[in-house]
Amino acid sequence: MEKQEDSIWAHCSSSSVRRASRQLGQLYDDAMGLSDLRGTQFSLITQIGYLNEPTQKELAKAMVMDLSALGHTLKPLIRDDLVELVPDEKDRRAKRVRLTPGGRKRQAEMVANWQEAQRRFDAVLGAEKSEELRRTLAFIASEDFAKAYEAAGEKGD
Amino acid sequence: MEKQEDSIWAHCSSSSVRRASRQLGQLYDDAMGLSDLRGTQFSLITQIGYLNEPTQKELAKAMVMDLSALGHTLKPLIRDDLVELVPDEKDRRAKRVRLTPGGRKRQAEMVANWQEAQRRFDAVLGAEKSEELRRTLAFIASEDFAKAYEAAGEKGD
DNA sequence: CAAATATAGTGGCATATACCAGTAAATTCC
DNA sequence: GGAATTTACTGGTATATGCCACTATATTTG
Repeated sequence: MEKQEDSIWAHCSSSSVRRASRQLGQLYDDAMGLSDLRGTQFSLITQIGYLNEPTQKELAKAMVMDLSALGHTLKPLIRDDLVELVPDEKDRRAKRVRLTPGGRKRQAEMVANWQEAQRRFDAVLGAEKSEELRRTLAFIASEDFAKAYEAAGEKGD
Repeated sequence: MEKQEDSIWAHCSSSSVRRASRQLGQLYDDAMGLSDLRGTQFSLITQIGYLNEPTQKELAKAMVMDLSALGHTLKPLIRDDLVELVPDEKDRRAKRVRLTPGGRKRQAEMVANWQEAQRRFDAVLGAEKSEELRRTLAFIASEDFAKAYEAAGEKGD
């Protein structure tokens, strides 16, 4: 038993992803420089800018994030006037997430910082491996993966 | 510019890792079953069991985690009597982290749950790719990676 | 040895993220 | 069309995680 559990920590994919996530969180946050914008926040407003005024639901899905978690994460951005919520015209339950002019500006300003961080990352890991890693991670984050994972449990479990 | 930022979200390694991390967090947490132990907590107590009564500092390093973050993360586990802190004999600043008998028991009980989650993960991604992914992520989480990343900025930045 | 510095933790504060229990609005089903 | 159900979001609570300031202890230096 001692022998067996001996390497769980190294064989756990979830753990591995989390460790890497913490490391990269540090590195990319640092790259954001003096700006008080965190890496996650840059990522979020970039996604908001990419989707066209998504509802919170749509944005949460794109971010592979829980809806309520997204709501909480948006709060500081709304408070700092980078993002605003506008009620949807047709569905009065839904609220669309939109960048304010200030938010758009901030996002644009930080692109260079992100690029530098990403450049370094690619330099260290190699462009090929970097690209492949992103592909693999995107698959893991996909609904297809979640479905297949569930299906893999249909039998024994 | 619209064209350029168009795919930042997909080309950001940090973002990719985070999305995958959220997805796996969900999946592995579910696997923990009715137990109120989260995936991260299982991961943590497993690491504690693997290292021999590490100091918080040592444990934080192994987990690629901030020392104070670790301290906070340990609190619920201490409260629930799965873990205890014992002052180091020689260095009175240091506190060693130790599993309680109950903690050891809980960890052992959850190994099967973890294995099932990991089995499914490997089944979906393929054992090869799974193994390679963990290797890559372990590298990213390593100090060598952080050093190389810093070094990659020595020039232009 | 005493002063300066470095190290290990603690506590406070802020963001990140999830679950659950509402609430309100839309959709489905007699 | 009105009741039952589903959907989109909000707010509360809890863990996850980081930074900073501070305390206590160790180590280094003059």
